[in-house]
Amino acid sequence: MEKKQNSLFVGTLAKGLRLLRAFDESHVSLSLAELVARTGLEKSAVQRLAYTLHHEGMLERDPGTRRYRPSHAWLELAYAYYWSDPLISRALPKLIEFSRAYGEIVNLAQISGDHIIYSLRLPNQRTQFAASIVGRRLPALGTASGRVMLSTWSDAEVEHALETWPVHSATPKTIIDRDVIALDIARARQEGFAITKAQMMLNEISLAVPVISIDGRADAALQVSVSSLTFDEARLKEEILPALLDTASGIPG
Amino acid sequence: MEKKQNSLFVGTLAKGLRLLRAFDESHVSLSLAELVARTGLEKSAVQRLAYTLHHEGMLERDPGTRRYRPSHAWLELAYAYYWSDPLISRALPKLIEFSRAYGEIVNLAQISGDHIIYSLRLPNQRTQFAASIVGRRLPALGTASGRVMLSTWSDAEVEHALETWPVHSATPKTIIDRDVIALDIARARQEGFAITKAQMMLNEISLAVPVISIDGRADAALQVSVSSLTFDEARLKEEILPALLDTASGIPG
DNA sequence: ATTGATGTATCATTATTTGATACTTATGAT
DNA sequence: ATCATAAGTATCAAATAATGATACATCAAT
Repeated sequence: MEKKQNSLFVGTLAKGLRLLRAFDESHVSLSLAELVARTGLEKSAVQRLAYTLHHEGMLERDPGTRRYRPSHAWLELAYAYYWSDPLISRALPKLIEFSRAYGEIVNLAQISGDHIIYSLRLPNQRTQFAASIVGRRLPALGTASGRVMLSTWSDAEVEHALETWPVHSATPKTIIDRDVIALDIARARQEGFAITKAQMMLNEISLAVPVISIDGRADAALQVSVSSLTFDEARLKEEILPALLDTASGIPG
Repeated sequence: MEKKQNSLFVGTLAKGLRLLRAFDESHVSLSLAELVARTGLEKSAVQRLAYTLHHEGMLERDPGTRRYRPSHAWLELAYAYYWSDPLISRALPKLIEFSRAYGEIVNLAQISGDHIIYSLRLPNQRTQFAASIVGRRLPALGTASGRVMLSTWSDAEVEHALETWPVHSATPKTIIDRDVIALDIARARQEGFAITKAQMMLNEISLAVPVISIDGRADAALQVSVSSLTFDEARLKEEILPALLDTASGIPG
């Protein structure tokens, strides 16, 4: 175990958090044994930590199968997050407005290390599940949002990102060539927006514009995703782009 | 400290969770001293636990003010929750459909102990912030959703709830008389829906219908909230109720 | 510049976590 | 049904890792 650190590090707490993090979209419930496997902790430790998390209301437990699941407390934490992030309350009304006017999926994405995370998502009827719920993380370089944000950063930062950030394959068409990504970021810097096609999903076109803060830098972006079956790039630029830029600049700095 | 329990209880982890829970809508960021005050833990303990939570990415920290804030990880947890709760994926498409058809706020509420928690919320333009974001908890007895759910439960359970569950005052008009609540639940049992006025907010009418599972019992409800300035009860029943019942029964059991 | 409050660092003490083991209960194959 | 194996539960001695007191540093306000 990587104990070390200075003496302020409380290993027991860190281990408990690993249990929470063991749950994701493909691990919606976990047995004790599975928790052991996924966390790499001792069986006894998992037993105690899971017991404690359950006792404290952080894990639900099926009495029949004895499997653990996330509890409602996980939503409460999200509630607290929303209040704590000032961008959320500034952006939400604008997103709602946009959503109702254009009927297309709009997201607020924020940079989170080398990933983006969707912190607000307004779906439409055709939206499938994964694109409807917040908290999803994607490699920043693979998304239009990540790229527009980068386009507002310094050359050094962009270079560093291009060299070190992950590029994950999700669809057959995913561009894994970092030179191509570099060009796309450069173009976004010129044009003020970024478009990706079928990067994370087939038949998907995503358009992103930066949410620029007072210092000219963007750590957030607005992204609209449409189906390539109903939209082509030209129509997207013509019909959606101006409104999206407008919405983004309407978010109080 | 309340050590208690058998030897499986890991106090350190429980203490760490108390730091997370210290954040809410009126405590969006906390200093070390405030964390000490809110958790009741020792300064040294808070120092170590906060350090660890920060180190593990569960708390953000402002380098200038040294205050702690919830991190993006809190949204990731919500993402995991959404996948883990089968009701969410079944209900979401129906809610989206309803929202776009009627343009009014729709919520999915679930029972969570003696509170309800909103697990899905589709806002409209006039929605204010608190009503737009998921994870909000309210005393079940004070809400239309809580009451319709109870109306599908056994007499014993309803009685127990009426005796022991909290009734919190939020607006001047809040009904704190448990007998009145009992009558409302009884009527909901007859009619299959519940309506509350200005229970949690002024000028608000809420209509809730149960989401009934195979065994006839509801642990969830759909709730529409409208402004009493634009809707009266009659119009709500006439225009919205049938569609809402339809939507609820359309959620796959 | 002084003061009080907040945050940081250190360390001896021991309470708490640890992890091995044994026991019990489920699961599934024959 | 029966047995075999895995999964979950319970217990406890050992010592690691959390504790909390204290001292130091830094900040904010007057």
